[in-house]
Amino acid sequence: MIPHLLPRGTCLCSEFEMPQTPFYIAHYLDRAITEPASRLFPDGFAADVKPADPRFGDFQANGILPYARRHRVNPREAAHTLLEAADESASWDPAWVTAEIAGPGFINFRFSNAFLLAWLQQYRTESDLRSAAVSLQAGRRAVVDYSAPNTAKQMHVGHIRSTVIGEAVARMLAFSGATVIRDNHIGDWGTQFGILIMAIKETGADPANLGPDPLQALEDLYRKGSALATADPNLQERARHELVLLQQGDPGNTALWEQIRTVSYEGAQEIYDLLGITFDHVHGESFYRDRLDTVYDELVRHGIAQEDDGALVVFHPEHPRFARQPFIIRKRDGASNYATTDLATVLYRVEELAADAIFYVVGAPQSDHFEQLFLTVGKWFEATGRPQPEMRHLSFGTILGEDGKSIRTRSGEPPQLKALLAEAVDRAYALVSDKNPSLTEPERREIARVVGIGAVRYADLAQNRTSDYLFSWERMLSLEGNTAPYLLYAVARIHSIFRKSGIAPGEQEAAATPFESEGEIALARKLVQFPAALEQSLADLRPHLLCTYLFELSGTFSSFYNSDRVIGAETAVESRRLLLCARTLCILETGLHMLGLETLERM
RNA sequence: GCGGGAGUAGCACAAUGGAUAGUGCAACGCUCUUCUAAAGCGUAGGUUGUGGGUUCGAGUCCCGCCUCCCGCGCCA
Repeated sequence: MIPHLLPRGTCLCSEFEMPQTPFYIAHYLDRAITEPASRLFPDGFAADVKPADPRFGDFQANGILPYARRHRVNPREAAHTLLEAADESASWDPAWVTAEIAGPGFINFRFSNAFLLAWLQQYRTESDLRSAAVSLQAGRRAVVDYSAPNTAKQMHVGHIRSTVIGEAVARMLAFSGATVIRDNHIGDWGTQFGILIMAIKETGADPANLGPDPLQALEDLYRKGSALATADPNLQERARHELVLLQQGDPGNTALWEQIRTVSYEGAQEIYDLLGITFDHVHGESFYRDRLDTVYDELVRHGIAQEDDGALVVFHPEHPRFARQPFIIRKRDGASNYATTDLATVLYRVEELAADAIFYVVGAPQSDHFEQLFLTVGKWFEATGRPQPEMRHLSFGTILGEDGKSIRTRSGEPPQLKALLAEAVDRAYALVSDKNPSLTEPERREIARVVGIGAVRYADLAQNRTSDYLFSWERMLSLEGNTAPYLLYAVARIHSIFRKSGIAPGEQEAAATPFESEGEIALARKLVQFPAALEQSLADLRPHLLCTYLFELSGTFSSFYNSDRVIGAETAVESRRLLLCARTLCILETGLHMLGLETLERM
């Protein structure tokens, strides 16, 4: 339930009746004009309320224009009629929000300074925001499938996007009320094991004793195996056979596979510890192997899959491309592949986890695979009478190096994630030591960790996930522009104000009067846009919209900070400015935490 | 060849079919005896690849063309 604005005439200052302001204000305004509109315009009126350019108002409703066109009426007149009816039914208190018609027929809503203050007095803490936000996705049960490294390989820069975006998406969903199941779907059942097992047997390596960097050793072994297989068709065949043996439960290969898995998990865990990420499931593809026969049987029985050239494949005759481009679910040699395990995984998630939504945070090059997967699941579950989960591929672009090509080290390999994160922390350490040498060594280390890791994560999140992005140390660690250091600096400065004043955030706000200065008003208006930004970001699960909002909020705060002195102002003024600082701090920290960043008290 | 994505200021990027296309770097000015100047303020910078179309309104939707990236039978 969205709480309602006070009806007109209610006393705003009663101690017993705290004024209630809606959290999702756009929803409130939408309903407030949709209700009278449903009487005036019986057929299909959508209010279309969205954040407005601050010059025009706080929110605007654009729905009149398409309506007027459809019904050949004058849009401004229709808007006028609508506003009169809304006014009649006291949809909003004019002391809090005013509406006016502008341009060809926009309805602009503008909040009063009293409203801004009331809103900010109501949503005071991260937990206030959280409890108010949950109405958006309450009851939804969503699996977020992300990170998904392969066993026997170091995580490299290519995994950062899935890991970082997936974590942010999971947090955003959870914040807005969904039950989130974080699932790290590790690639531990594929072709690479055939090659690896073959290589182990050929070279006589001991997977239980791989030296100081066992994961690196495995990766080298894999590379060696690949080279062997490429050079010698017999070994290629041998590798395939080892995989088939493994998938058939051969005890020797299973033991090797267990050892490889253990080494790989431990390696990946280092990264997750560094990023503060915990999964609910780290099942891996292998976990689903006892469901693969169900997949084959049911898809064949319902005529969805067919034999083709020795393999079991699914075609989608209605689709322009997948009518001929197969979805291979069983290879000619009888081995499963990731199409098979992905199908089995959907089955598990729907039957055992009762998921009603599954989000795959995987790179754009795999979009064909997911499109085929979703089509196949649709037919399969339709035929078997299972509930259809919402499935979405949250695809993302490639990370490019400064040369505009897919990022590589000098040796031609993608940079390792561990090394990349370490370099970020080192660079941040150099920066903080330079900018703030008075801090103690341990303080600078801690700041470097938060800023360095945060910079890498934020650089990734701040950009539209669907496009490729250019990796640049200089840019991501800059204190200028839409970067983690800039946002963290804003947070640190607010903490500094409270530290200097000896006041805790949230204290000494009682004397606050409505905002007056340009800086105060701009900041307050920006703060109340937080729910709308969250909602927009959630609509297509695009974290960069939340980033943009937080960056703009930081900028608005910095302007305010430079123009309006907080400490030492006259009591009522100081009080309301402290309130603004406390709320800015709260929303910035809430937002940054939602993106997976830690925040600092000084830097 | 077929299919997908992309092309916005010198550079990196925003912009849910809406109002005068924004932000940050870089450039040029200005502002620290005052809460962190790691900041703020200002100036300049655009035929949104290109040609058509739909619309009251197009960077956004449709069609053609150009350029780049990616995918397309047993890898994940």
